Amino acid sequence: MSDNTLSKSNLNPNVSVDCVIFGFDGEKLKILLIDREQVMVGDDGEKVYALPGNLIRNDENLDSAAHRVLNELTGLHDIFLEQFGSFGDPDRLTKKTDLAWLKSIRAQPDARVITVAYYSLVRADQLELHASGFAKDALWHDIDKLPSLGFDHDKIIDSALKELRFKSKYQPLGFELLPEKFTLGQLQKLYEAILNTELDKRNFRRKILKMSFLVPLQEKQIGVPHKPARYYTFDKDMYQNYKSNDFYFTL
Amino acid sequence: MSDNTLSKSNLNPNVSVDCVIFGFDGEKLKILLIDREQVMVGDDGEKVYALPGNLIRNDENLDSAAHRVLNELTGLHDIFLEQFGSFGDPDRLTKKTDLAWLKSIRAQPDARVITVAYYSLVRADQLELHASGFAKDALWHDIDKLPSLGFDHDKIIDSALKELRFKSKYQPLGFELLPEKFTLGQLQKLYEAILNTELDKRNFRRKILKMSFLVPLQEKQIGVPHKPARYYTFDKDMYQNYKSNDFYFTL
DNA sequence: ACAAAAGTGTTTAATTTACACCCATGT
DNA sequence: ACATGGGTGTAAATTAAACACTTTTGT
Repeated sequence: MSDNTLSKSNLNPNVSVDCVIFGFDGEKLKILLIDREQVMVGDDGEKVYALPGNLIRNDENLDSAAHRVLNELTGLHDIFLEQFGSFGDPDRLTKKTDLAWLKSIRAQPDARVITVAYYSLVRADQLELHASGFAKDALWHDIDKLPSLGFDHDKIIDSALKELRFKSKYQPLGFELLPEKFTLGQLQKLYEAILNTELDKRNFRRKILKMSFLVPLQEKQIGVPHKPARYYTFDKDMYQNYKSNDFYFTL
Repeated sequence: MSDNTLSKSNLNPNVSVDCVIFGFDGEKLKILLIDREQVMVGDDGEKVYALPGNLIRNDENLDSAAHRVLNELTGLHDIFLEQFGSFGDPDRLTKKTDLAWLKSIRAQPDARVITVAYYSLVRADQLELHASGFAKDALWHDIDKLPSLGFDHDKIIDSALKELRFKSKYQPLGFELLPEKFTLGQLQKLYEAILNTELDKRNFRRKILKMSFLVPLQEKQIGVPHKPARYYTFDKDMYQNYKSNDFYFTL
């Protein structure tokens, strides 16, 4: 904060991070995109959005850079971020509109930049977003109707989605990412949104509850116009244990 | 080749690639390491090895860089390489012996370098190695008795090994990587070496043969002092098909 | 009373596991 | 003849899949 101007010179011109933040609102899977400072309009006149991302600093590691950049652009903090790939085609920053924008914000707008990509999954409806930096706005977009995207961000999102689907089938993903307490119905909806399929309620419950890190709470939903569901939470220690062992599961 | 001197100036000072080449000799899992030009000796007097890796060029993408660098240092070519992670701690190049070595080969030895890591799995006993560039030698090392390593290469190898084990359980990995024809016994030994376990022969065969991309050849082993095994090959098209569908398998 | 999601078991099919002997070849 | 790894089947246990009704609450 205090060395904000100083830090500018400390940016590495060749390495950036980009964050694919998946959001779940209880129903659908979304992605967090930023709207950049100047009006970015593509060849076809459409607005062009981007993933939150920026150059790394020379004195921070990649994970820290991802957290910092995400926070600077969207206000999100303290979320789980996982690196899933790096993208470095020499021409990934060469779209006309992207170049024009880079000229307005970067010391070396023509530099070759490779980007290290991270993803996360959060509650889209419970986190406050505060766009700042060069982000004019930070908004959730439906995953099945994404707008035009700058750079190679469509490719990065494709890749993140593949990773999310793959991991969610073979690891109990989505637990670092859930609110502290949740119902099994919410959990099932989450998996259905990720995998884009419907799951059998009874089979889902049986399988998911076999994982010993899911612990039932006494607390139940209140004020819902149907039988109130029990809340669950998950035991981080048990979960770590589970993760370190080999296992897979099928939903 | 012809623009070798010219290309030097074209190197990006901040981004490198490193290759973790797993080798299988029919028995054990190995890793390919290079021995660098000057004698590299750690604090304890031990020789210090490194993964084949170097800076990328500004005009090539990351995959090409990995193939090029691997070829320049070890002579390997036309192998399957998969990106599995990027490593970028600010202090990853700050060991004394590493710094000394970097000063002898790099224009900007103190530059922050993040590295994009790739892995592969090849036949350790059938490929010719030709060390060149700053590699004095390129040698296979047993995976369970690795020597001292420069930089953060021990961390990179750990990570690669985890990835290899994970992927090999959930995807039919190790097929791009095998010789054109192989016996099921060899395939089983490969999986046993990767997973570091013993597998039941009959169960292994049943499961692996259910994968339609494994095709039996008429050809059999000759000159072996036991019943000659049938050779198999794998159908790349079927395999792609298989990979694009969701699936997992347990050995 | 009704709408809406929670919660709960059983049967059948498919998959996984454990396990032992004969075969073809070179020496 | 013997040593070596190749090749094969089956029974029992486990896991996955399909499927429908009762419960609790708010309106």
